[in-house]
Amino acid sequence: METDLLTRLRDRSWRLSPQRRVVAEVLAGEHVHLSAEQVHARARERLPEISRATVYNTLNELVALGEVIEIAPTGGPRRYDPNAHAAHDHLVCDVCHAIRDVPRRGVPRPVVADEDLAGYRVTDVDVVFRGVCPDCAARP
Amino acid sequence: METDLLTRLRDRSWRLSPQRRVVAEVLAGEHVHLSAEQVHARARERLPEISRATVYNTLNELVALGEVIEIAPTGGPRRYDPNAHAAHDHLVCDVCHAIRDVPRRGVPRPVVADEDLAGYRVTDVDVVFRGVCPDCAARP
DNA sequence: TTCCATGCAAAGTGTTTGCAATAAT
DNA sequence: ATTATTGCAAACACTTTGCATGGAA
Repeated sequence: METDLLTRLRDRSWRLSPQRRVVAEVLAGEHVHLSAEQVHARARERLPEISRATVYNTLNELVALGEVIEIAPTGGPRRYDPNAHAAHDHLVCDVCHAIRDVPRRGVPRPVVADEDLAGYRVTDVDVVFRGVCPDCAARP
Repeated sequence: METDLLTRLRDRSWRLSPQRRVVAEVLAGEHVHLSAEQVHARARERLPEISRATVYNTLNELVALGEVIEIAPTGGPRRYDPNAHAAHDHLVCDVCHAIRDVPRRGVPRPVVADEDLAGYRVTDVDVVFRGVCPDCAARP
């Protein structure tokens, strides 16, 4: 079992204010890919006085810590994914922009041929499967 | 040889105003991944009165036509890639955000296992290799 | 005429920042 | 006492939109 976001943060002795804890709690779970605004809205339900700036600051810190992944969709705001420690890809609905995590099974990662590297050193590969989710397929 | 952007557009009988032609010309080439602002700046060198709005409108039309690909980096403005007809991946520098095209050689595309599809119908796969470009590796 | 593309400026999103007040060490 | 975090509002970066003008079909 994976340790969850909040546990990981405590283990890193990250100073845990009420605001930060609430942001971390809002992000916990599977297939969670909220925008900053959505995080703010949900955090407010638990802690009405939390500010937008603090949400943005906190999200940026979590990303810097490597505990949350930032996703930049083609349109719309950035999304935040707490599933930072299990390598996975994303399934994105082109219609409603829903996002699902896809585990990386044994499938080999794509690789760049040496002749195409142009001197780059590659540290990571992002894979996004784009398509249509079942809900959007159902109502055309 | 690939037909270039401008030729493809003429073939589609896209109404070609001076503004649109200049935008298309600015985008022509290999490894071109300009932001809207950069397109505007370069278009202005040839056609000083072209407006930002027209550049944005034109870019959006080209994307809608499928003649240009839109790239959303994690930070910074969207980038526009005229290489829409040869399937390719991207090599992105995490430091300076330079982008290079990587041809898809015989390597198989990643696939989603049926059990992970969750009802999605997948139409496309985007692969981004993230890392550090030679220039940024040289000056740390 | 009728329609569409353009320029301009304003408005709209989404995100960051400066700063004083507050809380933690 | 010192340092870090917060809230607020303003600034900022990027993109879209409304509308009057002008050119093309």
